[in-house]
Amino acid sequence: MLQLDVIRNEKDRVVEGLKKRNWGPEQLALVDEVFHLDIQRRALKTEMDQSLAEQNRLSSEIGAFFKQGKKEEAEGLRAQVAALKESGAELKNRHDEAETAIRDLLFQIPNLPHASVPYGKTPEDNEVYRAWPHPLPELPADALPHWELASKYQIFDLELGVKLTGSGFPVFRGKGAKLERALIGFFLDQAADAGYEEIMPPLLVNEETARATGQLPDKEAQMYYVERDNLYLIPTAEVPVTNIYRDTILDASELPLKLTGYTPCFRREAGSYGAHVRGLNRVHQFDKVEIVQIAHPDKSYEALSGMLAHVSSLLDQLELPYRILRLCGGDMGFTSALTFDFEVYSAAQKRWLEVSSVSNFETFQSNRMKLRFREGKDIQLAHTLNGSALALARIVAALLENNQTPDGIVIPKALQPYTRFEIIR
RNA sequence: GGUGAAGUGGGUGAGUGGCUGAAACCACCGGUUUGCUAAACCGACGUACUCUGCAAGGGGUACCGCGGGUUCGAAUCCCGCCUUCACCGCCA
Repeated sequence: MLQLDVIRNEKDRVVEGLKKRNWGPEQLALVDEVFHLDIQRRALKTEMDQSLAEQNRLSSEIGAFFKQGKKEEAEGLRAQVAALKESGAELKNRHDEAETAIRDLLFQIPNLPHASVPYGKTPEDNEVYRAWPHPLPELPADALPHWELASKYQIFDLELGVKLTGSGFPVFRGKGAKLERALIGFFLDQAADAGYEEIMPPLLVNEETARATGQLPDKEAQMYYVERDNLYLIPTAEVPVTNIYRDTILDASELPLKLTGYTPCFRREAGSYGAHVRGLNRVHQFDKVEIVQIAHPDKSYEALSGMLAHVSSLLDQLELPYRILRLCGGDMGFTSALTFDFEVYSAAQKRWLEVSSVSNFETFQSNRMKLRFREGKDIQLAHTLNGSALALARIVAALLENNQTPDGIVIPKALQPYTRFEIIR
């Protein structure tokens, strides 16, 4: 969530930022509300503390009187303390109410977009940050979309997934399963080579963890929920991995912290069905390797570029055509300050598929999770970043479509050591 | 799932009602000494909120797993919860 003191000291900047997210006057009023509640709360805090200080002072006097055997004097002070206690409790109630109200409001305010974020409302307004510099691949007229290739070569089976679970749960088999595992291995090794520490986190997280990275309260419907144990299935490794450092004060010398993790990701994504979500285009369970960085605020955009370069290199090695988009204010996630999406061209469907989203959250997540670092005498919030490197299902979709030949589906060179086969026939 | 024990600062650990934000030791940091390193000695050494000050700083409040309660006063007493450890049961 936004830092309160930014609203306190730079309200205009906050309002400007939220306008970029297309906030109207009604929503912007929330900011004013926080601003005034904050003033109120601090006044109450001062009053409350003065009352408590007086109570403490009287209490120690009472103790002293008791020791001297002056019972009557002590009794007199006791009445005073009782009165103070009552008025103090009232102050505390009002203070706590204001505090809760501020918190509830802050949960509704998204992150401020970075200066470079373009204005805009829909995905059409996203800026093409880096276009594909070559002509897009063109397949013969009889080329098949990946879901047809899947049944032709027995790569994955969605109907079988329906039998076992429900729609949106693919069953990979044979070389399809191996391809999936090969990609995971390849992505993890690449991340390790780039200096990321590998993490295997839990796939279920508690409420606090889900709140810290911003899935709760605003995106509750996105996650599968295990009611009996009050746990959530992770929608991305970002959630458990970033939370490793919740409530932590790091030393500046430890930054940047680079972490990677492979996990299956679970997303309910209730909503549209149809051609756009056929095959692997959108599923409820998919595999993903995530990269996370915890960076010094002065270095976080440098870290972001590094992550863009890393993801680019993966796609280059897989020989897939891709482009990078800079998301506009209207399309950016609630918690992000700047997001780049990677889209791969899926040649049979003739459309771009999002395979990675790389974001800098600045202090938005770290403020929620109290992730800080110490530099000299100073303690401040760290910046958190993450990105997919990469999301598998759609990579597989593009790989199958783009690499289909009359002889079978050709595996890119970089992947062959992992698949241990060169072609799927 | 059952029974028992325990949860104090970065670590070990003292503290059973006021003099304790918390002894001591270790680690870390600053300094003295030193050819270098080590040792020794001295000093500093939690976090959050808040008030005050241009600042350096100073004041107040809260926090000893979490939440409630008793009391003028709680790390210390009472209740609930969580976690960890041990043993038993079950188990990939």
